[in-house]
Amino acid sequence: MRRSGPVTSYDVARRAGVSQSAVSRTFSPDASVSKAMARRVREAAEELGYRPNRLARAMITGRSRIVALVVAHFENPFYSEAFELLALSLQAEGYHVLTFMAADVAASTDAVIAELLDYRVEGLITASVGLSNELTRAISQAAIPIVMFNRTQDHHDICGVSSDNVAGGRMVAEYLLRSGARRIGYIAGWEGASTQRDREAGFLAGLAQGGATLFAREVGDFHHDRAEMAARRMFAAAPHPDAVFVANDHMAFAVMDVLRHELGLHVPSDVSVIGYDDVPAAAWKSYDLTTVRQPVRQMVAVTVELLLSRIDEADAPVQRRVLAGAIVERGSARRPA
Amino acid sequence: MRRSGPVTSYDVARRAGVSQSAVSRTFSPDASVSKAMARRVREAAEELGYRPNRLARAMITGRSRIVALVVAHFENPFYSEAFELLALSLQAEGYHVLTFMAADVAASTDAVIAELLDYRVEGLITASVGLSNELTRAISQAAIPIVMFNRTQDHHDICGVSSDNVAGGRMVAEYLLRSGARRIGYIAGWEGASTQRDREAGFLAGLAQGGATLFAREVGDFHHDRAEMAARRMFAAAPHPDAVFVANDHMAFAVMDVLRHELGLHVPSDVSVIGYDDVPAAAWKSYDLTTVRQPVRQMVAVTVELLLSRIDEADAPVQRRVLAGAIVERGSARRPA
DNA sequence: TTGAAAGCGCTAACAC
DNA sequence: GTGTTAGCGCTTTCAA
Repeated sequence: MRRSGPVTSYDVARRAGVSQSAVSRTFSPDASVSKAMARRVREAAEELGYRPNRLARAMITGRSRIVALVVAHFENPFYSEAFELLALSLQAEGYHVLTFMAADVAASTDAVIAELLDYRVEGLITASVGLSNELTRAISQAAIPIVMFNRTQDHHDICGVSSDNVAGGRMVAEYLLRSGARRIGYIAGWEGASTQRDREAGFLAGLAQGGATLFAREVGDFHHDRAEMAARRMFAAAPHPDAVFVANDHMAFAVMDVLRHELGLHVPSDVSVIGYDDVPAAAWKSYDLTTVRQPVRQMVAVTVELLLSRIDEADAPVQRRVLAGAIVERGSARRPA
Repeated sequence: MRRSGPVTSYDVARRAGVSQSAVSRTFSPDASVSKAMARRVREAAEELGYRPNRLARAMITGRSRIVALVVAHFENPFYSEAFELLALSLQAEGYHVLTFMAADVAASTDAVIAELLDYRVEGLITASVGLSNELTRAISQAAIPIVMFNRTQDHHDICGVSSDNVAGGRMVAEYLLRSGARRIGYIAGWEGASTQRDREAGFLAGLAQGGATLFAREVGDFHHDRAEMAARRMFAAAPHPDAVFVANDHMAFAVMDVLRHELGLHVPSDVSVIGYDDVPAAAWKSYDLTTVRQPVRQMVAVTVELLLSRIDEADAPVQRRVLAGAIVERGSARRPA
């Protein structure tokens, strides 16, 4: 029905009997065209089914309206929710998300970032992955705005948004102590992650401050199956812990299942369990998990705000924003008197 | 440390003392350059930190190496897993995924698709959204390859990949009947979805074939909270169903929680529950959900295969591939003798 | 306000 | 095998 090949601004121009630049102006947000001209052009465009080519536009303006998102995986629903929210807000601002999956290892992240620069993305968000130092340099040299979501890095020239994991860990320690826990265990996430380190550091500090020490520790790598194994190891010997802080909700579910369904223990009467994130499933009655809420929506909003401000003006200040979290009391942990 | 602005092939050419086209050839997979030339160019490129601009390349070749993915949301982990797998396999093939979030309503999908065409994506995958007829036309007119993931459409000129939802529904009916269920309920998903319609159709056919009829039906819209409400309504009056087929796992969890924790019923002794999808959480001991497995990995593989084949040759056949699912027997439903 | 002309960074003929 | 040239579809001076 239509000649083959995409419709160009020239086709529209010819049909409308105007110059090609008139067409361009009509579709450029802030260019001046008379009302009459705009109408003629839009009509012709409509008839031909014309839409401006964003790639061509990007070549001129240097603005691709593409933001890259590097993420390791969606096993943890905290990240799939964040992703959805991120994509949605960016879309509302006229950007779109180009996704790059990276394994946990820094090497693969490096390769992925190199690729992503080829697309001339305007900004970069990383979630659940760390950046090598080399990469950090490469990126800041490429002068592409970047913000790390839910991670922090020693490099102070990179924006980051997270919740206060140290404070969160400390709150859990205090909560557990006040509830009368005596033998307290910790199931760690992947030790390369700043979230893991911060949560543990805060937790240990909180215990110390309360005059307590850690009774047991295992590593679950933020992974369901490994968390199960960690729980089995931790509860193999008697006496077992009477409370466990698990570095995120996703692992906490695995731990609870082991305690209840393999070991026949009761939560929270035998063992208190506290998680981190407050993913939707934490509120489900089967788990009813006491946890530390990360303010995802806020974190996403700040991430987008930071990224866009740095895209708009290259010398916008590098910020690391740390938002407050809070304990959500539910039924998986004994409550303080 | 470097002059501002991105490094172009001209910069590399100048530094290497060769022509710009030599640079282009060096970075084009199947172009002929002497070994010596390639080395010189690569060295210069390395020193300058040059990488070819994919946008510029796309303008010439018409190949952006971008595939658009339209998705409504990730509430259901089946989709976040599929997304991850899709992004991963596409990435392995040299493509990347540009994400477009669409609400369930067709109108918003339409707007989103218009936008996505502007990026000159090479292909389009839709997941968990339906397409209006207008849109379907617009897309096939734009001649952009599209495949619908986990959805089917009446239009026979669009590729689709799904599992056999009709057969799946039928299997559940037979399973329940053989297990001795007498009062069988169904909690439906969003009624605009082909998955919902097919599962229900198969289920009803299976019941009919076994000489049974539906005892109760409610709608949960594939949504956690609405599934809870559906379950409450369904079990408000006595006698209540002794078995429920829930249109997907995500809702089945909500239903089980209501049955056990609000109504004090036992699963499966009081009520058998069967879901659909076999998401990872279905295997968790708290739910231990009997369900119909959708072969996600296979579905993804076929989706990518279909899409790429249509990208490579415009007249590759339009296919609708329906993969087999299978019941995964776990503990949430009474087992047939 | 409008049109003509010059590129954005690259690939793809085309000569050499 | 290598360099030269002409665009890809658009935005953006620059004149008119």
